[in-house]
Amino acid sequence: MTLHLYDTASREVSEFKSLKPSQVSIYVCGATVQGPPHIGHVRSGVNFDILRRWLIKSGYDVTFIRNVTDIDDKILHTAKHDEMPWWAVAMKYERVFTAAYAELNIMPPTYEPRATGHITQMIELMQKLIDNGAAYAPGNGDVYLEVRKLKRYLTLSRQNIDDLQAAADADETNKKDVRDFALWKAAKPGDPSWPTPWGPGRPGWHLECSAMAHAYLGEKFDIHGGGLDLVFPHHENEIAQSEAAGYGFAQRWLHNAWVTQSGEKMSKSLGNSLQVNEILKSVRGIELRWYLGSAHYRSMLEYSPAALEESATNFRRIESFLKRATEIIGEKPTLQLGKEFRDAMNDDLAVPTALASISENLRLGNQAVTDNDKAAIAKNANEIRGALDVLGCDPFDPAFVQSGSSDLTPALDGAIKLALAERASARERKDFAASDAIRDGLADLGITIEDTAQGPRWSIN
RNA sequence: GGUCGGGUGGCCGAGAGGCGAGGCAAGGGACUGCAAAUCCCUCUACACGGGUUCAAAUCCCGUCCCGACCUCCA
Repeated sequence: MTLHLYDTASREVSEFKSLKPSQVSIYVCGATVQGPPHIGHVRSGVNFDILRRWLIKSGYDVTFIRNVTDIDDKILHTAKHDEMPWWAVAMKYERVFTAAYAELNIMPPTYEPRATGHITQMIELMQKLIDNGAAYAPGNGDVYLEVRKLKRYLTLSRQNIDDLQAAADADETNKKDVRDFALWKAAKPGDPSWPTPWGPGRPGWHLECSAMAHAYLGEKFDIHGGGLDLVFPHHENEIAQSEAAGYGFAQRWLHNAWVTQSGEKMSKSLGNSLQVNEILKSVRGIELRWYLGSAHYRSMLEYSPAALEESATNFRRIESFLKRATEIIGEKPTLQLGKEFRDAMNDDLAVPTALASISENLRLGNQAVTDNDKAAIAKNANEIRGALDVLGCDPFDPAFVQSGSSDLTPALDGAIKLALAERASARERKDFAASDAIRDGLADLGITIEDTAQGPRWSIN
């Protein structure tokens, strides 16, 4: 089976064919850096990171662009409130986002352009749109796209333009039509601005993505991604601008669904308990990633602490098997993939189905450990590690290796082995009170002992 | 008002005309001195009412409920 992906525009899953052989270009709308990320933001990051890793694994050379929107109303509002320069606010939260992405092992984009670094490209695009009659500058410093002149509009969301509700704050005096949207916004006193032929101002939201996608990926590219809420207006308007400029733009649209809480979309009003930093106090980054990646990217993921904990438990079982297999085989598993896993991933990234294949590998692998069948242990461990690698959850990935512990491990191992030797001799003379005291003592220190066919092994909780 | 998703076992979550996804929890069993870990077994669900069909969780009609978007949200 070849890779098939959903396309929001056609509402169908279809075979993926890249524009250029063995190369894929992807543009994903990144964050507006106005505050720290919650787990919904990073779910989008994880979903598209899995897509990227799967494309790479499938042999593609992937160019992955994710922008940073570093100028917008909310950033300006926060700047005013916190008495900081707007650019300091943007940089502060951009760094928090970058750190969160890193904690979750989300690969850095090939290029990560900032909106304010591409004003030149935006002005060029606006000039083009004005020259060909698609956009107009009413003279007050604003620039609008004239949506009634478009050959086609609202093809992603399949809405009728006359059914749209006009914005509550629509400034009808400058727009030819209330549905026209701003490419550029005239400067307001005290706000940052950049000079243009139509007056000083700042970018409208939609313009930046069209300009940056064009700058880094050219007139047409393979995949455009983002959150479901961006379909309208953001992506519709990107399409409108880009097609009006004569660009082919995105060949396929992918949108990830929400993390919800109590059935509702996560938002700032629900508080900050779901910020990535808060969640990472209770689980590791690799476990949060496993949880966020485990649901299908187009399905809502209903968050609850219990669901997160359950998912983490499941991951630890898998991780524990891999470590044990490594001890028995004497080397780390290699990266292999089973057919069922491949087929699931090729079917529009059916991660939940792919996870079922990992569970089967785990069961067979554990059986093999009982039977001491090293070939079967290796096969299943290899396939599990290969699958985890695609999902960005390989426990052997240096991104997840915790610093500080490695230096002490040999010394600790030696000390625990001494205690285990005492326990073994106590057990031999049937002095179970003594042997259990050793085990309980270690348990109090957070060290769990398991008796296996290959002898006792220890792990830190 | 318009557009679009959903409702699946105790819980989480796939599937989309026939063949019990998977996980977590729970109960039973095997192994163990006892545990832990592991394996085996059990728990046969698809909002409601009609319809189509040899066959419906899946398709159609209707109803109820939940949610998203409708001009700067991942």
